[in-house]
Amino acid sequence: MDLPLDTAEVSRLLIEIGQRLELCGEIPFKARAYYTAAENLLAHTMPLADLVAQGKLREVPGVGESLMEKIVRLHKTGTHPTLDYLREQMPASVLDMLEIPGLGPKKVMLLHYTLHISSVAELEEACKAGRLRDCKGLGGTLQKKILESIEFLRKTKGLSLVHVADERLREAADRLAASRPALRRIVLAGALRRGCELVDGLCLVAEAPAVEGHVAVETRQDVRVYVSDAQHYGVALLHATGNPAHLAGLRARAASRGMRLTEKGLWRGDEELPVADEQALYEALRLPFIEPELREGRGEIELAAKGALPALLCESDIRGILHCHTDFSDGHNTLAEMAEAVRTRGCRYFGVADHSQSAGYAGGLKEDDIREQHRAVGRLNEKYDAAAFRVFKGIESDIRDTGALDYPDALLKEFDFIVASIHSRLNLDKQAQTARILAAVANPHTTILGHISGRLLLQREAYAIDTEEVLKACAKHGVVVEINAHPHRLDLDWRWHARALELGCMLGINPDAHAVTELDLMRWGVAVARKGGVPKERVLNCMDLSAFSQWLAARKRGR
DNA sequence: GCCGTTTTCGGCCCGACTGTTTTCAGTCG
Repeated sequence: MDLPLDTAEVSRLLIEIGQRLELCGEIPFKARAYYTAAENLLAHTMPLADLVAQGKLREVPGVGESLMEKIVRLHKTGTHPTLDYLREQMPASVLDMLEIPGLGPKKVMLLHYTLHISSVAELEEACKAGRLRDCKGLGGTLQKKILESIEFLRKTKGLSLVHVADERLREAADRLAASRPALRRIVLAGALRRGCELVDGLCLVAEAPAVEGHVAVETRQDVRVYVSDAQHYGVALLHATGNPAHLAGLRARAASRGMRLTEKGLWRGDEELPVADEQALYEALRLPFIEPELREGRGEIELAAKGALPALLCESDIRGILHCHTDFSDGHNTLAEMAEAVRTRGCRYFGVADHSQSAGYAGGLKEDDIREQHRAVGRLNEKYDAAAFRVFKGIESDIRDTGALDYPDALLKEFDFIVASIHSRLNLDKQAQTARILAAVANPHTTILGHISGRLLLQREAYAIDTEEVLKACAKHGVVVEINAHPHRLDLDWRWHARALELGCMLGINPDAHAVTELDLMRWGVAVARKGGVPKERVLNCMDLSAFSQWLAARKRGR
């Protein structure tokens, strides 16, 4: 670990201290102070190094004298006596058990101190042997649930969320560039380049002046690095990007045209064809360039051969950002800060959508809060040139288990748009959950259906719904289907995008940002939308300001 | 451990669900 530690690294250590405190029986509030500080550091726009250098740490909410001292020491030295002491109390493998849903600090303590279980592997063994029932407070149902969760963890082992993979690969690319100045064209490849929602292998490609055997594969820590000479760069990048099914399709196409494609190059008989980049390679196969996001072996080669590849949107097509939270509910920044940050990112409109009243845990807005926020939006809009930038009044309204939105109609009318989302009762059966969402979609006040499946990548499976029926209903009622861009969600899943388009749905890419820094998560939503073959014409927030205003107005008239 | 005072202590997001209880603690969103 390189010193000094950055914001993300120190935040991780603060969370570790918090978890260890809880597992040592400390009061939960003390642990929460560490979690809050970690969260606020991450949400802060200023990097930790600057906060420390300028003595501004105390200005971060939740950082007092004691935490300031710990953060500075962690930043500078990579550890702290408190952390060292806590680490002596129990092995890190005990903390892994906290990852299992249903296991909090209290139950993990019980498992560790009473049943002497110190790791997920030991826990699995104990569950299979039925040993949890020996312990008062634990039972057979929990045992079954734990085994299911361990299976889920096993299935997702080795996968990373995109923003995590991106950060690690960028750091690896920087280290590579610094250690070998002769390298050129260093590119992040693999599943990350394909815009996948989860990344399996970390992979880089680079060009070197000369490489023995033309392409060499090196492994540096957990990153595979393909190094090729200039003549083989296209083939190296293609193979490092994948996926295997796409590559198999290309090899078959090469074979059908009297060529041979391998990891080492492209041949016609004994003659090797130069492929300095991917463009040249696809050209040699008489194909238009296939964007990396489409390379999944799902018929893209056939589409390319027919000249029927979809025109993909790109980040610069985004004109506005909707579904963001502010400090009116559980966001970290003010309405004005969020709006201004959206504007400085080149967008023309911002739609606030804080949590609604039934999301008490997230500080959901009561009627008075809504009135206050609407006045604030009004004042803000007076400040901006109406033709250049506008703030729209939205809300992320919880869908109750009845399918109703959680404000009366008279109040719902006051909003410019409404994102309807499920945050509770995730375990209804498929029929009931589908009926619940269908009711919300049929509600004339609903503008956008938020994170349709409720999945949390690497954490929680989607709830049971009939996606086809829900998409049909969205198309019928003109409800926009959200592509939630947050790396934990990326929901609607890209595998459904083509079907949603086919059914006539409009899509919307929303960051679900809880801080200014999270506005940049939009890129991951764009990546999966590209992967799903979504054109900009079908994305709500690719509309320019006037078209969007008119669309909202028409939608409101239709209520 | 932080924070805001009813300002140096006392409260800290809070309601619902779940499982293991037999009236509630732990966990989650």
